[in-house]
Amino acid sequence: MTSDLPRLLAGPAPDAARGLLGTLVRANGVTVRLAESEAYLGTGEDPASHAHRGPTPRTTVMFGPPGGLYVYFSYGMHWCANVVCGPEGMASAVLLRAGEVVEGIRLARERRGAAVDRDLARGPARLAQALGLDGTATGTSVLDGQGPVVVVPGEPVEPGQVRSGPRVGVATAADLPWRFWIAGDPFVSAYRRSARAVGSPTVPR
DNA sequence: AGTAGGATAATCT
DNA sequence: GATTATCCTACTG
Repeated sequence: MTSDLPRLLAGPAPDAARGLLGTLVRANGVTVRLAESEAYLGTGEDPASHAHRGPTPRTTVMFGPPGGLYVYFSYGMHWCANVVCGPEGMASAVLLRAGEVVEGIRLARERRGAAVDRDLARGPARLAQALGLDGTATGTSVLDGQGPVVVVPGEPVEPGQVRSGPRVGVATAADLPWRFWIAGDPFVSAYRRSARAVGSPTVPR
């Protein structure tokens, strides 16, 4: 169950991604109930993973112990937050994609500027911004209570309510069903697949 | 409601 | 020099 977070994060990324749904991610005065996540595996296992070609200065944290934060800068203006999982030495992580702000909503509104509440953390860069996260959080742990981010169990999600499918926006390995979300949850993001997705028909199905 | 294009910089080839 | 795990705005119907 989600009550044993260290054990969950030490396991395979897809399991961790699913298990993190419904948990509460608290950082810098804002708490988000996670509604959507994606799993990224390691070297040689997942072409869409930053760690696919082995460790680099940016991705060394992905090879570290589970529970570590990997926050990367993307598209020249956005930060996206991942929680490292799997055994130390193997790279894998869970991208925190979307959720509902359940605490500190005023602070989240200030950080996000003009946006309806539904969109405060609906998308990975929005979520990171709502939580006030940037690269300085990289390398801290969500398990030891020392870093800016703490993950605590929330109301459990019915296993039957969890859906999975292709990850959003990835340019390769667009068919692997490593995106997880809570069925019917309005705080799940609704973005399209990468325009550059290869190896798949342009229209799924 | 849905689509399209631009902004903008670290990282890797 | 190409690419990118995105978001926002503006446009069309």
